[in-house]
Amino acid sequence: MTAEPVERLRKRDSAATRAAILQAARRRFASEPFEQVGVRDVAAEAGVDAALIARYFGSKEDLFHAVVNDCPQASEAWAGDRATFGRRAAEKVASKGGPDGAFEGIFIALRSTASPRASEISREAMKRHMLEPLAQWLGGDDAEVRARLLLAYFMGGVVSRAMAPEDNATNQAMLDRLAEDMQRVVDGR
Amino acid sequence: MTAEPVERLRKRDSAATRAAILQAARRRFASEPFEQVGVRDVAAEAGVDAALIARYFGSKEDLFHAVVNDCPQASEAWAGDRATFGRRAAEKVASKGGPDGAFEGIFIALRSTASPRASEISREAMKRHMLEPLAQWLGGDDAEVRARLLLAYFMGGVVSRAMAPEDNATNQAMLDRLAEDMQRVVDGR
DNA sequence: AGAGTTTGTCAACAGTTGTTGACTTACAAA
DNA sequence: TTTGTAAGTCAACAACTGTTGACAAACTCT
Repeated sequence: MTAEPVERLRKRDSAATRAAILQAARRRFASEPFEQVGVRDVAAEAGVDAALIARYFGSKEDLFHAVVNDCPQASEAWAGDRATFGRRAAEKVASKGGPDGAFEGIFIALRSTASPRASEISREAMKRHMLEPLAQWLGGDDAEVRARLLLAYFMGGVVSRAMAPEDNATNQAMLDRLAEDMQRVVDGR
Repeated sequence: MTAEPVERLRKRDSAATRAAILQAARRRFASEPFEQVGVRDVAAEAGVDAALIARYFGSKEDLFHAVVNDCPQASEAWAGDRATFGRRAAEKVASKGGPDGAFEGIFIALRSTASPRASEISREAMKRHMLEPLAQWLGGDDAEVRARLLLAYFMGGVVSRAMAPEDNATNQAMLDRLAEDMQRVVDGR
């Protein structure tokens, strides 16, 4: 058998490759800690050579920076009816934050807390793209405090979910109370 | 200078070295994800050769198992006045869970969520040594749900703290509300 | 068509990882 | 003192990490 030349999935397109890397990296960083994500894994998931990551983004740290600062519609995560925010957020927790993007930044921030370098980067992005818009959406005097609290409860729910993955009545009951408490924070009660 | 034979800190004492390894590993696993903790780091912190870890505990995974299942007084963490539980827990969150041991298990569970192998191990230990005793301490019908919720809020607070390490008024206000909500869960309101 | 630039490929680097096995030292029983 | 075993040391292993630079292929302009 002669070595047939590999037919490329994507035609030569730097923008598309860059985007593919970015998307794959986003998924990886959302499900594993920063240091645990290998550039080869990201490259494989993007269908791309590992060296291209260095070419397009510089270092792995720079890639992480690009990922957390590329959130097209992060502020749309909590958009919608104020009265149903608690329930909607709890459902996001229940679904373990599927592939739909806006809440993905929260998972990335959650995973990167252990790494000094990554948490420094994601902290600022989190502040700019999540906390501040959320606080503005909430409104009121202690909006900043309530935004922090909402995120804390959300992340706590996510971690608790990850630690008890079964779908039983206890889990559902906890999510209901979580929704209730988050709604109270939104309402400013 | 002649190479003076290294004078050992500890006399030959397998029990003591085992304990030293266990303690060092506990600290490491509480501050870094499972895969990120190196056996050489643990050994260095314990003042011990890395090969001894393999000898005494088998694999790194076995060491982790030994760590999370060796919690002498885990259930004393929430012992004390029921009426002040919320405030005491919030103070633990504020102090970023210092070296005092009982809450350390929570940090370990928090860090290990990303690793499939480690989270499986810590999940069961968490259940046996934290959730169930806490639920029993709480009492009442939905004790299990409230225990899960308390742990979720606690961990959420810890993560939120890690993401905004400054000690400012916003932080304190958030911890106050956290204490308030946790106390409500304890009181069963 | 030819030159020049962009895009992708490949192999190698130095460093780290968990784990193993052979080795020397220290201690206790005889 | 000799002997047997427990405790500790050391070097090496294969596999993996992020990053680099040389190279080949494909596209764009003249």
